[in-house]
Amino acid sequence: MSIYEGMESSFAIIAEPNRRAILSLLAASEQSVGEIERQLRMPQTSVSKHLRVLRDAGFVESRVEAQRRVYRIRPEPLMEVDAWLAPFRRYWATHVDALERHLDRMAQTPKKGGSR
Amino acid sequence: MSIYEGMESSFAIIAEPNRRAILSLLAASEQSVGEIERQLRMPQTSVSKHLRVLRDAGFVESRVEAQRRVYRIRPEPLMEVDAWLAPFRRYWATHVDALERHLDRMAQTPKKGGSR
DNA sequence: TTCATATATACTCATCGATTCATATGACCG
DNA sequence: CGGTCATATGAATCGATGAGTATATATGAA
Repeated sequence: MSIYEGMESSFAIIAEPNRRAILSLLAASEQSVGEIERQLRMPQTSVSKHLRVLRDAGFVESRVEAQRRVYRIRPEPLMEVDAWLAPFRRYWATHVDALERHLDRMAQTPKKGGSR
Repeated sequence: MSIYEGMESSFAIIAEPNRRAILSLLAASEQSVGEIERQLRMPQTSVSKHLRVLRDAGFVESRVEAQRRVYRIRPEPLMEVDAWLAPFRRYWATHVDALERHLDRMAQTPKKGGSR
């Protein structure tokens, strides 16, 4: 195990649903820990821990305001994800509405499918 | 424990580096299992299992060609990821070159950083 | 100073998923 | 048919991590 351990990829960070929820909240506007806690109905300790991960990975930064810490988005890691997607975009450049159909299907399909 | 368990999100699927590597390979052109195995220098059993996960999640589909199975990209799940990114794009619509600087820095930074 | 609020961290536990090893299936080839 | 190539699957292992509980730190208020 290298000393550089814990260098999580941006993809691993956003694999966690609660972290994506936090990021989506912050996408709208900056929020304090307590505000996130209430809006997502998530234990404070959990919010703090996820924010810590997000901060270490550069997804957010915080500002101290009295006892509150206000968190806001930092764009770079998500830009990295966006950049990774580039080579695949040609696949849906053509049929634009395939996503809607996909999301509808995903809404409730059991699992374990065959290839085709 | 819901019966629907194991329904991995697209984000969890691409959190795995080897799976991203496989997808990137397939983005260029369809490939057989053996071709992936050789190009990525990855054990066959590992390739097969990742492909299984990718297939179940709808990222790829396979075609049988004699003893080979040729895999190719299916775009829908990645479109979903792309769609999730939409609300964040306004953050980098402005400063376009921030990503390059970020990637350069990421190239070798230890870890555990403070907020700012 | 004492109390309340806001946030962070340490520790433990349980779960989950990637890898490895062994084996199974199926197609082609002599 | 027997053998070998290509791929898939099952079981055991092992490390990572998310959640919960308890507690620590810091700010503000009375």
